[in-house]
Amino acid sequence: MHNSIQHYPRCDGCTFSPFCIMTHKHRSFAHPYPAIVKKHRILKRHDMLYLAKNKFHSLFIIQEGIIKTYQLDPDGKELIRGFYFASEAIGYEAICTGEYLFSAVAISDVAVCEIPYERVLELLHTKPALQKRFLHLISRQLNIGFYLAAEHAEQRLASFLLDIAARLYPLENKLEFKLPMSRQDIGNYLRLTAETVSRVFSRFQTHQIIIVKNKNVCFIQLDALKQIAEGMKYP
Amino acid sequence: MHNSIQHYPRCDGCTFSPFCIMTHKHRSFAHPYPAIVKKHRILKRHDMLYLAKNKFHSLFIIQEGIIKTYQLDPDGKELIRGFYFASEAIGYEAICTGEYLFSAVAISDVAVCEIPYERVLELLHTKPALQKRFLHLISRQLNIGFYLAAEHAEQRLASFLLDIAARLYPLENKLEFKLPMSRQDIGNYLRLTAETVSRVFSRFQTHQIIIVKNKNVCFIQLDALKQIAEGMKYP
DNA sequence: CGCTGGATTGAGGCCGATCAACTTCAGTGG
DNA sequence: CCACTGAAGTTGATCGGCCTCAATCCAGCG
Repeated sequence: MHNSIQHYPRCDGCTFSPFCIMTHKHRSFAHPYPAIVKKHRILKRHDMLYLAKNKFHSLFIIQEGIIKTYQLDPDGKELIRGFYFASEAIGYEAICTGEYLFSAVAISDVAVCEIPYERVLELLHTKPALQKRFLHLISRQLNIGFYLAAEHAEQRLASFLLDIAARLYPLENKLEFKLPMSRQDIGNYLRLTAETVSRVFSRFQTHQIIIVKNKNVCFIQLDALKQIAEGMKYP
Repeated sequence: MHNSIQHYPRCDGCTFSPFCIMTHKHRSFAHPYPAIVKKHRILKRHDMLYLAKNKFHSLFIIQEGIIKTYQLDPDGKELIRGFYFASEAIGYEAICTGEYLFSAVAISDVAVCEIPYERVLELLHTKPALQKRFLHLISRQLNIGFYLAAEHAEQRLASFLLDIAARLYPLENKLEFKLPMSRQDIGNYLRLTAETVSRVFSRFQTHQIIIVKNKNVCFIQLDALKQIAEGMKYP
């Protein structure tokens, strides 16, 4: 199965790697810190990571795959609060209320690390460097999705595509990638209907700014896309 | 001047009060912690607290008055990112990037405490309880303004009014209060025009849900307002 | 092959933006 | 006290972008 999870993924970039039980396993010498990562979990597409109103106990780091968080509005419509990619962390919003505010579900096969919040707290005040990185991680969440406020559908979708591409491949600057979510999910995130998302895709393609074929996207005029995201009108 | 700042405001609720130089001054005995609050600043209406792209060095706690943060879109239109009231903290979003992302300006006379971030970090890992409260404060920021995503102007404005009322008077449940910002500011925050804000106010008043007289607002049917905020249609 | 859910495309309607006229308010100076 | 002035707020008419509803197309799959 081309989508299957690697059970020993690279964890080099992870803030918590030095404290991870998986890292410990692969070391021959005794490790100075106790492990704080409780366990690794494997989710299949559509499996829930947690439910809104569940008691908050852990943060999660995504090793591989994609998670979406959402809530249901009174009409039963799904409001997507965020997409989370490999290497990103999820669950911060629950720190202040003590319960998860949204539901989190896998939209591909996923591997996550669970990190009990109490143990994070214990650890933080003994390791200043870790504390600093942790605060960076939370602060970053404050800036994700700022473009949802943009006025026009074109702006929001252009920003979304640039955002997704950058987060799917944090190191490379890829111009071609596969959208991991449906038009409906994109619409629910950007507060647009699936029809509008589809129409804007078509319009971008007509103007030769991108090529869209099913879930495959290719940036043709990257600069034009960036200008649209910034609020410029069409040439 | 009825709007003038008290120079020795109550600081009881402040997370950093035990470490505050003002608190120190008013104690006759030696204090066990070094002061981390650099200085108190007084701003007049329209004074800037900081500018977007300024180097990040401090967080600010608002003692009195109201701050708005905003950025300018390419057309020069002001996008308001948030309003901040007494007892709230501001500047977190800059932790991850190292520079302030927005500009912050006083929309009334304001008194703030400046807290150098480096000293916060030093302090946090020696005081676990403070660390916990600090993380709560940041996490809370993740949830502020979620209602901006609401579909209809009525929903957004109803939610906004409830939000404002609760934050202006954190302890009491006041049904009557004075809006501290203009219709234009409300619109720039909710992504509506000032005209639409005005029209929705009128509509609410016609339906006897609130009474609006200039900047004075009085909730008549609080439940109806809450239902509108939740996305219910008019009766 | 047909089935099924997602994606696309079209026609029509509604909400909020725009533009403009008018009113009200706050501040100033005579 | 009033007159003046500029900013803020209200109200109306029109326009345009996105939603709704519906039909069709397409990919993946047994």
